[in-house]
Order: sequence, then C-alpha cells, then structure tokens
Amino acid sequence: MKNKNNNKLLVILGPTAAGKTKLAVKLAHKFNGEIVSADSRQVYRGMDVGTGKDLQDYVLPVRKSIKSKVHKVNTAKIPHHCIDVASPKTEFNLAKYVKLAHRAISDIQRKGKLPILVGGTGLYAQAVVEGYNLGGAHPHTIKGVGVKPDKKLRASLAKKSVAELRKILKKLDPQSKTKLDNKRYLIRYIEMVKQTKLPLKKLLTASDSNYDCLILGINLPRAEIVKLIDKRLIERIEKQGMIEEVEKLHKAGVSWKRLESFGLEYKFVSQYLRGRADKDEMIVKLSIAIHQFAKRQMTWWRRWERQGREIRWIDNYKIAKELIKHWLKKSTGSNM
RNA sequence: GGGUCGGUGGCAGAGCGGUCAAAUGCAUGAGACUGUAAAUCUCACGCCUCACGGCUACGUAGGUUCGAAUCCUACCCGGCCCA
Repeated sequence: MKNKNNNKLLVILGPTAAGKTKLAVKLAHKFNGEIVSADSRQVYRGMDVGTGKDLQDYVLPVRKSIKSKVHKVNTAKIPHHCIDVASPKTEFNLAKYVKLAHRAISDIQRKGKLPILVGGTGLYAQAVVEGYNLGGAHPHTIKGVGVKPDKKLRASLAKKSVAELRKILKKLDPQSKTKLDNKRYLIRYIEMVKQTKLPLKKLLTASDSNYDCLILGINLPRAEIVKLIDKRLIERIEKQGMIEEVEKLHKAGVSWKRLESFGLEYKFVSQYLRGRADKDEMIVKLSIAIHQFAKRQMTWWRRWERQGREIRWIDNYKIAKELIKHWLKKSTGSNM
C-alpha cells in the first residue's frame, strides 16, 4: 500500500547534456533529497565518462551494499541510487531497473527524504512513475506479468515479416490492435500474450501511479542543446579519457559487439579503436548520433504528455525551486 | 597549350533517348516504442496543392529528336596525363 504520509517523488527529465544532474543535485541539497538515476547506461560499472558519472563529484565513490543494492552514503554528498548496479558484461533490463528504483525510492521516503528520479531514459522513468506491470516488480503492481524472454520463440519468429507477425498476434489476441512496425516489438508482444494468455491491452495497462509526482522537464532550444552536446563531447574525448575508458572496458572483457550495442560514445569510440574510422570521422558521426538521440528523448517526453501526464517545462533552477515548494505544500496524494 | 575523364537534388553517388522529380546511402524533419530503450523501428524529404494535378529542375548557352539528365556543338569549372 501507499505510504500516505510520504509518497512524493520528484522527477527530472530532459535531453542529454541539458544539465539534469546538475540541477538535481542542487535541488537535492535544497530539499533534502537523494537521487535515483533513470539512466539505462549509468547502471553499468566502469561506464563513467560516457555516461557523465565522472563529472559528478557528488556521486558517491561508493561501495555496494550487498543486501540493499543501494549505494552507501558518503558523508555530505548526495547519494545516488541505481548507479553501478550491473556489470557491463551482463544483461540489464527494464524489469530489473524498475525493481531497483522502487526499492530505492521507498528507502529514501522511509528516511523522510525526498526521492528525485533523474534521467534521460524515458522508458525507465515512465515505467517507474506509471507503475508498469513488470512481473510484480514491486508491491504496487496490480498483476504480476513478468514475461521472460523466450529465446526459442524469438528465433522461430525472427524471419517473419511485419505483416505475418501482426497476423500471428491477431490470432492469439483478436482484439489486439497495434500500428507497431517494429519486428522486435511485435515478437515481444506475441511472447507476452502467448505466455500469459492475457490480452495485450491488459498487459499494457499500468496500475495507478504509485507516487505523488511532480515532473520537471528541462526544455532548451534545440540549437542550445546541440551546442552543449558538442562541447561536452570534445571534453570527454580530449580531456576526460573517453577513449581510454572504452579501451579499458574492452580489455576487461567487454566485447566490441557489446560495447557497440551501448550506442553513442561506446559505439563510435569502439569503431575508432578497431580502426574502422579515424578520429575526426568518429567525432563527426558521434556528434550527429547524440543530436539524434536528444531528439528521440524529446519525442518520448512529448508522447508521455500526450498520454495525459503533466510535465512542467523549465529552463532554470529558480523556477524549479518555486514549483517544488508549491508542490511540497500540497497534501500528499492529491495532485494527480 | 594538347589529351583525357568528369560536372546530377543539402552532401556522397546511380542513371546514359521515353516507364525520371530522378536508385541508394548520409544528413534533415516527423513519429512509433511496457523485460535490448544511448537500443530497435516507421514515414516524409525540389516547389505549389488536402488530393487529382501543375510548375521548375540534372554546370551554362544553343542544337538534334515526336521526346534529352541521357546524343551533338560551344563555353565555363574540376581531376588526371602530356607539354
């Protein structure tokens, strides 16, 4: 059940390089908060420069507590959760993330502090806020679904066309309607319906939101974001040891294939290290890829808004502070 | 100066008499996406029009053809080779 007294969750979104972390840390100091990262790449150990972890001197140089899987607090610095929780050699996914995030949030709330969910991975943040059904990942989930990947099924469907996959899905769930044109997702849907025997609609229904949320989105002009991205990119490559980091990960046993699957810095630097591109070429391509990523992030947030979730768009600390003050004054649970 | 190859949409690059507003890739724009999400995928992309359709386009200017990005001539520009 919900904690009636303290189920507040502050969420901070925005495209990459917009300054989410910086803002979040400042707010954490101001409002006695702790940070929960909603970033699909910060979860991996050893991926620091490329995910911006090293820039945060406030990130705990922490030790992982085996029991809680939550980072220990290091003195006055702001604790960060859901960071460095997985080896880059292992698979990580949404279900695992959601489980960790909910646990971290509860822990923070129990301490009487304000959890601040910060990140650029739209799916992760949304799944936490909206309470997606993910295998009973946390107590608030209505119905445990938790459909695990079925490799055999996936292999058997791999060669089907989009039309064929749609037909198969339709057969399993006559009421399903989807405009999905991505084979990977269609196969996933088939997998879920087949294993649970539940209609797709039911599987994709979120529970009530578990939290009393205030969602702040950093919204800067596109040109500004592009500038910030490029500036940060050059710093990462020339000063922060981005290339060395990738090299180190590879030496530690992370395959090139795996590294490239992480995308952006990890992908393009790997290609450079393998001699597939020279440095200038790599930087140009990488820069473009990050711009495109930022765009995709914004598309996600706007979609979330269209689905009915309010996001307050901000571009500076002061506004954020005022909005939060106002929100904290309101009684818990009444701002849906 | 002589020879030679080439000049195509934002870029790269096909096309070499009609079916070409012109393949493909990239960039760009919009979007999808609940267990890979920094991933994966879809659509649009000369101009005008909701659309049927119309208009302007393949270095420039002429020409040959019913018809030219595609053939011919001259010129301009670039690469290479010989002087």
